[in-house]
Amino acid sequence: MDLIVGTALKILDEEGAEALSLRALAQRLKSSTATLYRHFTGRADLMARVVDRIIGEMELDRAETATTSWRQACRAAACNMFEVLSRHRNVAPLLGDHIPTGPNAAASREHFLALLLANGFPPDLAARAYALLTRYVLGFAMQLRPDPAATSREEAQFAAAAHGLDPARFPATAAVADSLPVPLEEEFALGLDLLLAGLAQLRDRAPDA
Amino acid sequence: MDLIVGTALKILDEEGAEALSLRALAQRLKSSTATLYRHFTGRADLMARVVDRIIGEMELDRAETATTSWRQACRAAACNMFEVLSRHRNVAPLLGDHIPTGPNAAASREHFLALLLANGFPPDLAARAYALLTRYVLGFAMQLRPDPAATSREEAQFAAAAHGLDPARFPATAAVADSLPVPLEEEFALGLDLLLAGLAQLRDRAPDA
DNA sequence: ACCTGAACACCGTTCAAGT
DNA sequence: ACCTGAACACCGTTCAAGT
Repeated sequence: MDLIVGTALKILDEEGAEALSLRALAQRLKSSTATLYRHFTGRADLMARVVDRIIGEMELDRAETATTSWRQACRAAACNMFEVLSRHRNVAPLLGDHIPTGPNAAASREHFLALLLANGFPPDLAARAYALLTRYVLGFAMQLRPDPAATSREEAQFAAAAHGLDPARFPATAAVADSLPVPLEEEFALGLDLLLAGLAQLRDRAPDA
Repeated sequence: MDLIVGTALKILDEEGAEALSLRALAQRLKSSTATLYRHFTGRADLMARVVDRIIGEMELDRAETATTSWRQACRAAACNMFEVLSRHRNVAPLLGDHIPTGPNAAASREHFLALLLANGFPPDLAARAYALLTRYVLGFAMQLRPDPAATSREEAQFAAAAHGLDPARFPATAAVADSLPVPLEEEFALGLDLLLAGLAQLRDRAPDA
């Protein structure tokens, strides 16, 4: 039932990953845990459906795909993936549990691969570029902390600790303390641009055209 | 106690993340759960110490650091990080829970930053390069499945599913089905090389020298 | 002073019993 | 046929009671 998946996602977003127990879910639905098992084989099955639901939130058909370069389209798609995962940061870690196999995952993959193939990537390089970019996005998204407020607090603590280090024992860290810690969202964009530039060169060197 | 952390790591490696309960740990140590709380404030504290333990396994002082280019040294360091996390793949996800603050984490960071600073990276770019590379490695390592055997099975199923897709509905996926799924370990190396090439260019364009 | 059995408030999952 | 309370075998954490 879509209502169950939606309610599970709401609990995940509003109260965090540890708040989503089958008991809490049943309670919100005014049902019982045993009844939930009539719709899903177990917790893992439910989680896989939540994952496909948020993959469905990713926008594939931005106008840019047709009107801009493949690089800008890839960049936009990757950033959009990252944004959706940021909105559901408690769900992102679940993406790593299994290769997504739901209908939305299949549609997303098809769209991305079609974009690459239409822009001169040979099949093998298209598959590798797709895998690299999606794994890059997911890897960064998984490192987003659940709670933005707690993140700021931890970053502030870390920055203070970096400045308080003994410069004799940690000269290099002390020298760059003003730049630590580097915000994850910024870093994501930098690495993405470097990867896209590298993939562009690989494509230009490839046999096809 | 180091013995407790070592035993926890052994359970993690041998039996998986879900097998590590404080009860199981106490049993292996022939103690009780309540006694464990005399050494750690709680589960989170224990996990943070396990994390710093495996950071300590990473080799920082390979001979290459002195004799080869910074790019090869960075590449070796990143690959070594990835290898250590692969050996302890049930621990890798824990690295994302908090910014590592243990002594081994501090030593590793210092070493990496010193390498970059010694090779002409301005402080701000050194911090960003360090953050990017460590996040890249951890992001990929977090996507390693716990059980290699289960991974192979899932990959085989996925490959079969990709070949069985309707080519009319999924033409692009069908066209690259022979190349799916791309092994994560291979993909890691490709992306790493692209990032290092990009960072080299950024450094050469930077004001310092 | 140090340790621990037992309790507390949870979990995912199952099933006999009710409607 | 469909649903569910209650049970089962677990968790992390705490604390009174023992040595």
